[in-house]
Amino acid sequence: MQPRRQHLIDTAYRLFNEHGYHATGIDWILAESGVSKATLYKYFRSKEALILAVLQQRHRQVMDLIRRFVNDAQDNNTNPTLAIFDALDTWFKSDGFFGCNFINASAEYAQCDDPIHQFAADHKAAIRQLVSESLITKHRQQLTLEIAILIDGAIALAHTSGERDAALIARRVAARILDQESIE
Amino acid sequence: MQPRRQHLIDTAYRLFNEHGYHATGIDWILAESGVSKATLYKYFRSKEALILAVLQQRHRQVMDLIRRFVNDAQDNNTNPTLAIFDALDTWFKSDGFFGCNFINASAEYAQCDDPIHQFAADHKAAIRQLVSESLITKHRQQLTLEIAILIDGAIALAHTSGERDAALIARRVAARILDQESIE
DNA sequence: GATTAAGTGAACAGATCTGTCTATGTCAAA
DNA sequence: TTTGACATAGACAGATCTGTTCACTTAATC
Repeated sequence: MQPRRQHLIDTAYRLFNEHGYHATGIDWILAESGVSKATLYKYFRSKEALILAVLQQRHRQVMDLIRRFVNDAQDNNTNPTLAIFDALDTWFKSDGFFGCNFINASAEYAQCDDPIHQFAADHKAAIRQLVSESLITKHRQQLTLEIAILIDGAIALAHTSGERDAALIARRVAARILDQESIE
Repeated sequence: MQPRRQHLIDTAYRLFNEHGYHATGIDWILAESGVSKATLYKYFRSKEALILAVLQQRHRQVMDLIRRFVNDAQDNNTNPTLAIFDALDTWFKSDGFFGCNFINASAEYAQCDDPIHQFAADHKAAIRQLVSESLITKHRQQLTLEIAILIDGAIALAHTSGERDAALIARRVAARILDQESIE
């Protein structure tokens, strides 16, 4: 539909991941994508708007991936909450893994009233909502936060220390606390 | 000894936390600290050198804080590994909490060969070493990674979502997995 | 063939960034 | 009082950044 707009988002996504948001200049994105500057500013009001578009696309991708794993687990009568960690495992072992875009964006745009920071916080809340819906137990509120900690911790360990099996390690912990919960 | 050098580090630390590393310009640090530009470049060869000095100071502070809690626990015959989460709790509830400086720095200086990224990775490895030493159980290697996930996850949840009790939530999970381990 | 929409390339403005340098001021010790 | 170390203010260079503008080209459609 808008091949250049999409191409800009994809190129920006890659460069933002590899070099950060501030360090990646507009001219760099243009050179890499082969699109002219006028075209970029036709589709995006500003660099911030481009960043938000990148994060929006990424948000949809992450939500779709997790939802797919959760739904498959529910169909197959396996634990849907643990399936979230299988989704993470798939993500960590894919080529384009550079940590969580939203945590990274929060770091660079640290002011809470910044639209980028706000969007990252909204994304994390949406993830927790998915976690909460996957839980088939009491103490949902408490368990949701515990699972959220395991998710973000696995991402951090995989990213900063290159521990590719971080999702499986976190999954094991999750399995234990879910087990304990169901016994009580 | 070098009050201006220290003042520069403290000012830069605060501004880097509040606005990120790229977004904080040298001139801003100078205006805020009241130090002249020539003095800054006398003590630090470049902005990168200033950033590394800030991270170095922060590394020492974090290590000292955790070590103090671990040692106190060992003296009082309480669990030293769980004491790490008490240290986190103190940190999260202090005024100057803006997430993990090292994770944030890794995000902005994403290239693995970047000295800043390297330093952040070394810091995380040192933390894991502290965790490993605190463990009084078998399966140390496996448990170390699980605890590391809980630590980084708690930091992320506290930072991005403002969940101030994140350390206590993570502590509860840690207590359960340590308990299970000692029973087996 | 003419019209229209979309894209290119390049110059440009204006701001900001890091880092250098000079001229000046201050203060303590010799 | 002189000297020297240390600090400041600020101009400056050179690069880079975002965003605007304009003349030209290409391609598809009527």
